[in-house]
Amino acid sequence: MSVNILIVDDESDVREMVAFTLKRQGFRILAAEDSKSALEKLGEILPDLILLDWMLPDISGVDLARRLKGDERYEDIPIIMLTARSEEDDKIRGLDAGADDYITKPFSPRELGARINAVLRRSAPNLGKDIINVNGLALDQKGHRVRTHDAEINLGPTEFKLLQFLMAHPDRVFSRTQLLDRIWGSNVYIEERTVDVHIRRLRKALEPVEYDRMIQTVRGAGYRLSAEE
Amino acid sequence: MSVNILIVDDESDVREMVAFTLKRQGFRILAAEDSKSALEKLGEILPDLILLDWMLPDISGVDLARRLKGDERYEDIPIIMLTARSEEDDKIRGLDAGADDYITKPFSPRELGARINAVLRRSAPNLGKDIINVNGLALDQKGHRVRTHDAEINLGPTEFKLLQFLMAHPDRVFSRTQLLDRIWGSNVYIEERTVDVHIRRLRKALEPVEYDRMIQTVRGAGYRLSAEE
DNA sequence: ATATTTTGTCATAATTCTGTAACGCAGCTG
DNA sequence: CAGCTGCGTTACAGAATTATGACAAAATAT
Repeated sequence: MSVNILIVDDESDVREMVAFTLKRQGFRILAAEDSKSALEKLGEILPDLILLDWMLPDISGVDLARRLKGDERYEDIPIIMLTARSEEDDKIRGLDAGADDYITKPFSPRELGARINAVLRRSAPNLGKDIINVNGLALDQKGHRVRTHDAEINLGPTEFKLLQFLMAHPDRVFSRTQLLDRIWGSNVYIEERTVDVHIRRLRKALEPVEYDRMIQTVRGAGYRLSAEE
Repeated sequence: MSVNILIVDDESDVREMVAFTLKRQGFRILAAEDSKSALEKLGEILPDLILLDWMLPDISGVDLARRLKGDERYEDIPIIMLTARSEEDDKIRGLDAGADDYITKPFSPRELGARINAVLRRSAPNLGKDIINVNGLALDQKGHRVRTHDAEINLGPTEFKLLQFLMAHPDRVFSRTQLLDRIWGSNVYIEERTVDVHIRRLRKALEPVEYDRMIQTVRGAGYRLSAEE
């Protein structure tokens, strides 16, 4: 599965360098030059991770981070702060604002890649696995199969992709828009409520084995697959 | 029966040594001296495994690995990295890039063989065997015969290769494109729907012995041979 | 050279899947 | 409690995808 990363930095040099480096490592890159356009981008596409410059022309990176972490729709997206200075104090404030990690400029491509992978491993532990297992429900990505220990579950293409996505990111809430972007594709125009219907179909398929309770509705925010009961 | 291995290394000594060793162990060897020619080779033939040197003159082995693992066409080919140093850090980066295993130079022929077999066992458990047996259906790769315990099944050449491939990779879904690439050859232009027809012919041939149910359709994804019922 | 198989494509039938709309209930707000 | 918004459900017709049988060309065998 391709990993989307949003880089927010006002210096185009930095943006380009990072984009070049990360593209070569197989990531898909989105870029924004300030907080305002970052928020716009977030409205369209949901990235898997955000690289956020400490200093930005409009809203500071720290404030943006705090704001994102306070928004139910974005709170689960990991953030790595980019900072020019390496003061202890900054680090603390950054992590305080909700950043998951931080890295001081200048940094090497290798270090950046390593940090990103480390953070991703924490936030989407199932992304690369062949078989995702959440609480007894096993999804075989290569075999395109879903089963519990004693029953096989039949899903249509969309329901499979939906469950696959949710299981790859357990315990995270996704809005209908985000699900449409990530599962249907970003340039498709489809009614938001259609997601409800597919959620319904997925739940129905999981009902016989009582796993439908894992698919939870978060009113006003979207849906989530819960790892525990 | 014959397992193809691609060795990518810029030192001809290493290439020759590895080729010699592995040929004697019954593998068929392809060689490339840099990433560019490796990609060219991959355009012609899809090997069953790739041995990749860490350091290459053009694109580094790590980057090539990442690139291959990001390409749907090659992502399933297991990669073993060859590295001169044995630093822990390298190992991590290698596995991070998608390598399935790694081995440090210099290595013994025996160790190389063992690693290759271990990796192949995971990705294609039946590949090397003379007779593949899945759930009572036996396919003799050398004798080009297929039989159940009490009946022999007659297949045309294409159906045989199709069944052979599917039985070598049980419980995995393959898209029509993948099947065309790996059974018909990489640079043949054939209608995708043609695969359906051959699947149909294969099923028909397996019907009398009730083994047609093993060949399953996965809507929107491709076909799969299921090991269990 | 002739008979027999095998192959790739089509056209058509048979299935399965999808996105919407519509209706009703649940939860929150004031 | 009334009103509003969000969500769950169902039904359905149109789309997509797959199954199947027929056929002519190509390849093999006799």
